[in-house]
Amino acid sequence: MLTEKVIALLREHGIQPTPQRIAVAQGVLGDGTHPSAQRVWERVRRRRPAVSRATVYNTLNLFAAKGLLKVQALSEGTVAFDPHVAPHHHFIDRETGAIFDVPWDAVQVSGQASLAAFEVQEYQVVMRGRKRRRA
Amino acid sequence: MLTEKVIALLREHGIQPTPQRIAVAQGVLGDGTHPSAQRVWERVRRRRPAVSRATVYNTLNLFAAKGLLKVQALSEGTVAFDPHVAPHHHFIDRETGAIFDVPWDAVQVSGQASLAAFEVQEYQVVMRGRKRRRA
DNA sequence: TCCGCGTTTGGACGTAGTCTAAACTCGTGC
DNA sequence: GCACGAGTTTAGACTACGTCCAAACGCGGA
Ligand SMILES: [Mn+2]
Ligand SMILES: [Mn+2]
Ligand SMILES: [Zn+2]
Ligand SMILES: [Zn+2]
Repeated sequence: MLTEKVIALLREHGIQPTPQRIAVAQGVLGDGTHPSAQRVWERVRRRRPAVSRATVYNTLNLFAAKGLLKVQALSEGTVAFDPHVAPHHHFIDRETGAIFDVPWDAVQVSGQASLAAFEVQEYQVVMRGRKRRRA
Repeated sequence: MLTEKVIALLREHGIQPTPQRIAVAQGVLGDGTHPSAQRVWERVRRRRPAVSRATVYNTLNLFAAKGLLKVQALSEGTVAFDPHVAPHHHFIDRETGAIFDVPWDAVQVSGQASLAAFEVQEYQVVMRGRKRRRA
């Protein structure tokens, strides 16, 4: 993503643009693979080797708090950062652990609104299985 | 759960019953709160203070491998052990982090079978929101 | 009773993530 | 332009969760 665009996007979300934050944004916002903080750090360091681990964690959490990212707790041991913040579902490949987006309209859910004990504010279907190799 | 019953259950699942494993079983199998390993350890220690942390982890993982428990990755930072191994859905209270079971039939899902790219072997609906205080 | 193998144990280790305090930087006001 | 202060970044310490290891243990079968 173009640096000027990133700066505008950060400002729109009330985030002061710094070189580090711009680098993190460019490293994570286009990434549909639901990367971990570690993975984002590795990518950011390629361009700006001085960026610290703490800054990457701080920045990812800030982005999540400001609505630029959504934190997904789908696998054990690590947190996935998801630049796709609109509601959608997820499919997880059992063999590889890879997380894939499933469009909101691809799956229909009903009944969640009529649960007596719970006020459901958000929901998603989490699927696990095997990704088909493309033909 | 009665000790004799627990021993029989472990044998049925191909697990050699030991005092430690019996204690872990009694600590986790009746617990519907999706406890962490740490929490199970604390409960087990009350009755048998000599049981080590390693044994609790080993045993919980063994139980999961043998189908007595299911591992649920629903919250950040920790793994939930679920003695309810039949398919069901989950509701997570945003404030407290508490995880509640939602019966399989309370929610309906459709469309997951017709995803071209994925062979869905298992799925559940994960809901987040606020638990209603009972009237 | 003795033996051997499966189990248990404490502690070391690995890893994900947070915290801290000092240094730095950037925007603002003079 | 310059000084200032709030906000940001940094390295490294620290915490928490989980696994690994090698030695000790103990149960079940000969
Ligand atoms: Mn946004
Ligand atoms: Mn079973
Ligand atoms: Zn996603
Ligand atoms: Zn459950």
